[in-house]
Amino acid sequence: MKCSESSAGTTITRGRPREFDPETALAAALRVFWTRGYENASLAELTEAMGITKPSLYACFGNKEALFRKALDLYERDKLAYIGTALEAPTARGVAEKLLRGALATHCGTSDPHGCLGVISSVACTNEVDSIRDHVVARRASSEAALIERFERAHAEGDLPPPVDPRALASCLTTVLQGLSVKAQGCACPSELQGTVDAFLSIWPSK
Amino acid sequence: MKCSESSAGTTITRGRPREFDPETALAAALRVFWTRGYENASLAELTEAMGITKPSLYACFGNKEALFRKALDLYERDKLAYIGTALEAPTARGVAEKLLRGALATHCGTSDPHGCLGVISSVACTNEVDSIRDHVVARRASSEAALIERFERAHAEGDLPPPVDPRALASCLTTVLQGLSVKAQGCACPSELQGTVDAFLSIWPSK
DNA sequence: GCACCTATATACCGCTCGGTATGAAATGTT
DNA sequence: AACATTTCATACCGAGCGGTATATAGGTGC
Repeated sequence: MKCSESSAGTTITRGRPREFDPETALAAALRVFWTRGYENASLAELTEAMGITKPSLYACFGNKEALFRKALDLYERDKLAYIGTALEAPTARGVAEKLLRGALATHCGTSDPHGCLGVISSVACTNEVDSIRDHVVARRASSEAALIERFERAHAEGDLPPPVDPRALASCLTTVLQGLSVKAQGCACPSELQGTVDAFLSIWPSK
Repeated sequence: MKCSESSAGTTITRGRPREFDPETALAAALRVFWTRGYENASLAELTEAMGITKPSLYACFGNKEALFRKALDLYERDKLAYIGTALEAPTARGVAEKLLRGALATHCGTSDPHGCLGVISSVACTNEVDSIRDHVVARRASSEAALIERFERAHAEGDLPPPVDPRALASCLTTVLQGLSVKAQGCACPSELQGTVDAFLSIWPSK
């Protein structure tokens, strides 16, 4: 019944038991969406990667869009956890540095696909009416809002030089983060992006 | 006769004359690719926007991929002309400013689609073997190489503070430019991006 | 007028897409 | 053993994709 439990307790099982683990299947689906984008990820690719058939996918996850949203949840929970901890850094500079280093590790690593799932999905989904795109853009906006709030606090605490608009500075940082995603997806050279991040941090306003 | 002449002289015409202007048709195709990306732009959309039929398209432009490459040529010639002039600015800061302002005008304007065609195409084309993606990424690399060269010259001229690596600084700038493309495509608020660009220029190293 | 050449319009091709109908297999319940 | 319930495997659906075959229309050269 709709993907059922992932939490501890074993649910009452009636009828033929499921032969796959929804969590690992979802993780496999995430990888496909991450490498191919929402629209380019076909059901054939997804089901093959997940090791299940189409009817199983639909019975467990609803449809392609619902599957994507669940994969996006998993992505934010597992892969973007560094954002939450970065925002807790004591200084604005520390926040920026943790965000940049975290993005580098997450989007340029060796084990996961390159680039940011959110950027890939929002840029690639260009349908006139596209709830996927709106969904992703909305999540990004709320994430940026948290960063703005953090920088406004830093501004109030005298942690940022007064002439700088904290809102614009936050936007500047997220712009770099999204640009890094584009670059990570294009060239597979993490060392170069390391230098890029270092350069950006070297011009970042301190105190 | 493969799209034939666009230059002045009227070519020798034998057989039924073409009923459309290849240049304006190509401009229409460019708009479609720009708003939808290469893969999402269907032949139905393209032919409707161009005002021609599929056989006419294939006779004049070859196929979808060839059409895209010609549209990309037109794009770089008409829409990215600001890059060439920006590189001629007397200072590194001037180069950066002209690139950022030019990108803002081009990718956030009211008359053209938002975002950068190159970014949209490279991010959205995720096929295992994708010559479109490689093509776009290669063009971007050559463009970035020119910027690096320009900044190395600026560095030699003492136009950049010595501790900064001109290569990394160039990469930093192009990262922001690509990030701006992502943002321009997502939110339709040029005023906010204006502030973003201002913020970036305010932290840009001077002398 | 006629042959020749090229662009047009229409209909079609094989293929893949997201999604589903159907029947068999595997469990718990009685 | 018989049934209810749920999952699995296969085959299938209509629609849209990029691309093309065919026949007709519209010109020039003779």
